[in-house]
Amino acid sequence: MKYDPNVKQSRGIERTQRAFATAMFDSLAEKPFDKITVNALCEKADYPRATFYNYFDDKFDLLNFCWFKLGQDTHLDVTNTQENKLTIKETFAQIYKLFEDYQSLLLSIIENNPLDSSLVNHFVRHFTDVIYASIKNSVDTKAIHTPSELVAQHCSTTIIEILKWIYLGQHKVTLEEAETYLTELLSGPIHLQKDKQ
Amino acid sequence: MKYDPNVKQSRGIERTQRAFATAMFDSLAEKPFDKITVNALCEKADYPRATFYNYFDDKFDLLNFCWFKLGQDTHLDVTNTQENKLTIKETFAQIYKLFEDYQSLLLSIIENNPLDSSLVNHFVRHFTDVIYASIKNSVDTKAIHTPSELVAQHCSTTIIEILKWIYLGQHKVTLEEAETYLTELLSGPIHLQKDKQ
DNA sequence: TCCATACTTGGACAGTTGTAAAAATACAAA
DNA sequence: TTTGTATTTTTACAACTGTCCAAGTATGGA
Repeated sequence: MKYDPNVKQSRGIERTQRAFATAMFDSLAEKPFDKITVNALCEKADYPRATFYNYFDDKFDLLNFCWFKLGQDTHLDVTNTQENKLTIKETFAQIYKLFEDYQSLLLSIIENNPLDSSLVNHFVRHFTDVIYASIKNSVDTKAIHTPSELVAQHCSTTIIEILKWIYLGQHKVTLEEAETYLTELLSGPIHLQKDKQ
Repeated sequence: MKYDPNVKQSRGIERTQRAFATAMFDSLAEKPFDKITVNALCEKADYPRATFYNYFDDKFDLLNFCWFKLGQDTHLDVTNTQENKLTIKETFAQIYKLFEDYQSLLLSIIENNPLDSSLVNHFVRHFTDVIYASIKNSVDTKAIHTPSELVAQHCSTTIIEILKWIYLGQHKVTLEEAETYLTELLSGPIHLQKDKQ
């Protein structure tokens, strides 16, 4: 990332970055990510190419910015400080809300970008990282052998997996039902042994 | 994919494809994936560019071929037919062996490609799909509400998550210990509620 | 051996990428 | 208003990408 999105930028810079982000979101609803060129983004945002490279390293860097803004706009607060700990369920609910808020955007993205595309992967990875940062100090591994980082990683990917299923796979369910999935997947019991037939 | 790797190719074609795969593996051990150009691969494999595009759509298509060959070479057999069902544990053991066999290759790849790079993601996605195909008919969801596809997806990502931790994150443990992780992560209990302090 | 067919190769092409260095512009302090 | 600084834009560049076509080369059957 060229510019840290956490530090407040001047109005002009903010506007320019927004213009590129909007161009990206619009483009994603129109065509697959790998058909989107930096040239086309500049065309749409009405800024010269050099300005694009002024703010972003490349298309992916702009994507990072886009996902970050998504979280910022929906007042996502998954920071995990000493004072402000979030449980896994609380984090889940927050991200659920984010996906809920942006479901039409997500839907239009999915139209042009298959679930196993590099774009969806990039998106998923971003929010997995966000969730990981949020819950990493909340996992309790006193009773088990698995390292806590691995458990935290597992919880993050599970949360994303469920939301991917619901919002990207288009199997809409209520938050309560989604929470049931989460409990079942994380607290078992899933049977590892299956009788051969 | 331009050529289906499942159907047996003529000797010459096989040799050419292998040459490109080898060039890719060698390059991955030398530099980050996004610094590897098709030109350089052709240089290394000593074939003209047109030949590359004869067999592969692009760099990523070659990667698919590489991962497939990895599975083929280690006699990975995770096909899941009616007659030949594999349990989750059996599948886990097979993929564990594959990672074990190629640990030096994986290590050299990790040197140049961070865990969150598009390369490692591509790799992970490939084997997640392989595992999913292997176990999708083995999951037992009679006692729970979560849809079986989601459970199967969850099991696949969990298996890969553990192997990623062990072989890409360099936390070497025995198969037995790895299986303990798998049981703990899939059959719980992971505590979702954590007392606030 | 010859021929037809399939595959491989070389060269050319338009479009894209990321970088660099000037030129133009905006901005803030004196 | 002027001046100095920072940012934005223009322009140019070398390299890469993916496609195309025509020429070359194998290969196997008759």
